[in-house]
Amino acid sequence: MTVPTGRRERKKAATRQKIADTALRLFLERGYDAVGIRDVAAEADVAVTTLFSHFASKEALVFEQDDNFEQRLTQAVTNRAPHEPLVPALRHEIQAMVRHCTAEGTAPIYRMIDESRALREYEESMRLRHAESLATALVADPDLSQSATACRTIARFVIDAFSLAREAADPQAAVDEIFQMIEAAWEVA
Amino acid sequence: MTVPTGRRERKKAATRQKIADTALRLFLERGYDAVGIRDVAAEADVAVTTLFSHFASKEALVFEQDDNFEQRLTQAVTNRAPHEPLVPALRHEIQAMVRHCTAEGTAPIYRMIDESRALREYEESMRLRHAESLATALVADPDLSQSATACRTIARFVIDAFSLAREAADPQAAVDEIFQMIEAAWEVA
DNA sequence: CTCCTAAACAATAACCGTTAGTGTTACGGT
DNA sequence: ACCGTAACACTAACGGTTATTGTTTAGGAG
Repeated sequence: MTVPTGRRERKKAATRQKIADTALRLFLERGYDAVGIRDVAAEADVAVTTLFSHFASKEALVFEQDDNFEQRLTQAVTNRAPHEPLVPALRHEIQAMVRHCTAEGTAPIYRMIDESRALREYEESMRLRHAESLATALVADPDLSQSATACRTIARFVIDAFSLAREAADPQAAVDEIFQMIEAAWEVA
Repeated sequence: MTVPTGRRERKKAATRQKIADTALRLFLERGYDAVGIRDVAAEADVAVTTLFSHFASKEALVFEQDDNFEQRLTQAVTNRAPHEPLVPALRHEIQAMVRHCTAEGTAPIYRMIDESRALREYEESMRLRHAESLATALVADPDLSQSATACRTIARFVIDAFSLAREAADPQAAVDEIFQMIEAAWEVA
């Protein structure tokens, strides 16, 4: 039975990409709230229903690739060398993610996110999902002997670190400061 | 200039209360997502626009009184006796809040919240606001000599404690466990 | 090569939360 | 008794999202 490989997939991916590119362009040009779904669909030359078959919501158009943030965090846990301490590994990954958000090309996108209430809220509920999957990875790690509650707590704290650092004047320094606190919390758990 | 006191205010409060009561009743009867704003307005015998002049959104109908959660947290900071340690005071307040959510009368409401995605997200963004105002209170406290980043971080952690404890099997025990971690984090800051 | 299935896409219309625009009522201060 | 205004109503719309009902087209089977 049919593992579809070939032109079909390419066309689908192309349509998806065209929608995402068009949306991001319009959003940056005119502002997120000033652009309607019908505008995006028209400009990308697809039907509104097609757009929603590729993206679950208007906000999802903006966070197209950020799904791998989730993978990167869990991989920072699972791909860690034996006996490599957990918290520094997570700190390193969060540092990289913060750097990415403030980098040249990505900065305008995150400025736009900060300006729209809907996008800020969507991002925050994304982070909650990330925290949950990170918590799952922590609970599953045999090297760690902490309680499930402690694992979930640390996962939240790590996500908080990202969120708070992004708002701070000096994001890199904020990550270091917050992770000192996380380290202490982890050790008593 | 008019400090309006009297029948006008009473009527307004009555209308507001009637809307809130009707909404909560319908939500619990038929489920939050199955009840439309137009249903609530019709049943409460008010116009849709009137409903929205009392409540900012459909979700706000459910969290009618939870605004005082915000005050209770900041007051736990500001009304604390001189030299009374911060973290235990916050722990005590969070314990009380968790107990309230799992109490007899309130439990069905929180079950409903957990079942609706829209309500969960709304609650979480409420918590974010609470965290911010708690952070402001911490920064303003002259007894505390921590950095602004540390204050904001602890505020988030405290809100996380509430959120995580509510999901835990034994909420009271979870609060205690998480606050041990918060205590450690606070001390290194 | 042809035919069939299923996936991708389209067009229309609707649903639902929310808001703007435009009155109407009735309370409260003068 | 009168006026300003706060509370409320009604209609209609807007914008995100979904259901419905096709239509096209790629890819595998014969």
